[in-house]
Amino acid sequence: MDERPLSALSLALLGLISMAPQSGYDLKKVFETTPLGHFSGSPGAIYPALERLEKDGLVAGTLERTRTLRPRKCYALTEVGRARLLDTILRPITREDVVWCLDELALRFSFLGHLVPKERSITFLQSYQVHVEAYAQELALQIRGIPDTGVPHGRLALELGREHYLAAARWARRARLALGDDSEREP
Amino acid sequence: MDERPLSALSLALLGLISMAPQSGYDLKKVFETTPLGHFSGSPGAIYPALERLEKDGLVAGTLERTRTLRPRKCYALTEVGRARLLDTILRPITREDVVWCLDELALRFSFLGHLVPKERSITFLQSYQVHVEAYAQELALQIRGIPDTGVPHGRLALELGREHYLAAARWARRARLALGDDSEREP
DNA sequence: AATTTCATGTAACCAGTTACATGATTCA
DNA sequence: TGAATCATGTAACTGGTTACATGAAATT
Repeated sequence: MDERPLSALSLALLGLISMAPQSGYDLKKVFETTPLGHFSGSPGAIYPALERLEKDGLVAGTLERTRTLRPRKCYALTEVGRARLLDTILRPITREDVVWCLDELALRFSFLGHLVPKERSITFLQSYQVHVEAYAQELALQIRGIPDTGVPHGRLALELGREHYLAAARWARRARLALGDDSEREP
Repeated sequence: MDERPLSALSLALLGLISMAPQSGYDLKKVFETTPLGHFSGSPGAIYPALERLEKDGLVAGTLERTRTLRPRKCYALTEVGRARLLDTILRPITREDVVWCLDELALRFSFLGHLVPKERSITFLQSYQVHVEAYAQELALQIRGIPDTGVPHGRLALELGREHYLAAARWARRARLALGDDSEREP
């Protein structure tokens, strides 16, 4: 019902659940042992987030081991949840995504694989590459505009940002090839 | 008095004020027009943050244009503030910094220039490079450990992360050279 | 005269954080 | 027997978010 946007953590939870139904504890372990933990995995974040997802109908929890004191609650994706997940992941990439939530784009990509056919992943990467290159260009202009005082640190920091985006663009090209994209190898 | 750690926003504010005393509005404009805005700059964040900094004695605000309805409050760094800023920026780089707050490290670097002599910036970059390379190596091991299912997206996402850190390492080497570091050009 | 800019802030909200609590089960 | 692990959660707090409000001064 509620159309509040998914936080990065909620998106990660939803994506993981879409791969296999699991409990909060299972999810917590994933966050603790993989770089997905970048989107944080304290119990005080995960359990409330799961409750929100359930309240919004994106996820359905079924109790196992009832009648014990510590039953396990296994969450599975609902149809609404799957639709919402796809919608969030496949939503057109914007400049804002690239500037503010680059890592969320990586998160979105990593769940694409088992949700949509390969061609769709490739178009995602194409769009990703275009936007990332465009922003690198923006940064290049900003860098050029900095006057040359004796202290280069500010400019250097900006250059680090630019390198970051350039690396992302190179990665996107390679990832496209890895997925079998054979359109124009030298764009 | 209070030794709560500085948030990224507070650090950015403190750093900017260390470059020149300025008002909340001035600071807001900087966030709006430069990539520093990455650390967010809504008035609802800046003004309370400035109040906290003042309450903690890191910054001192002096009212200008009193007797008008909208006086301007110009913040300057105190001695305590300068000490705290240096302490925060020069604190040894840890693996946690690299994993969780890589962009804060860039922020710290960008303020180094006008606070410490060049040699200190170079040792900062050396440490940065070492830690960043180490984590890239960690990621490489994780990547190697992923079994080859038919869906390469997860592995590719990890590789993006690794590329990110490798780019940071390359940048650090170049930045060192730009600052005149002539120790071992091929580490 | 109307709009933009200067300049500061508040209020309601939200999603995180740390730290703690509970207690069964499995393993050394 | 004692420790680690399974498994779920709560409570107090924090630092952000958006959106709104105010009103003078400068610009068009």
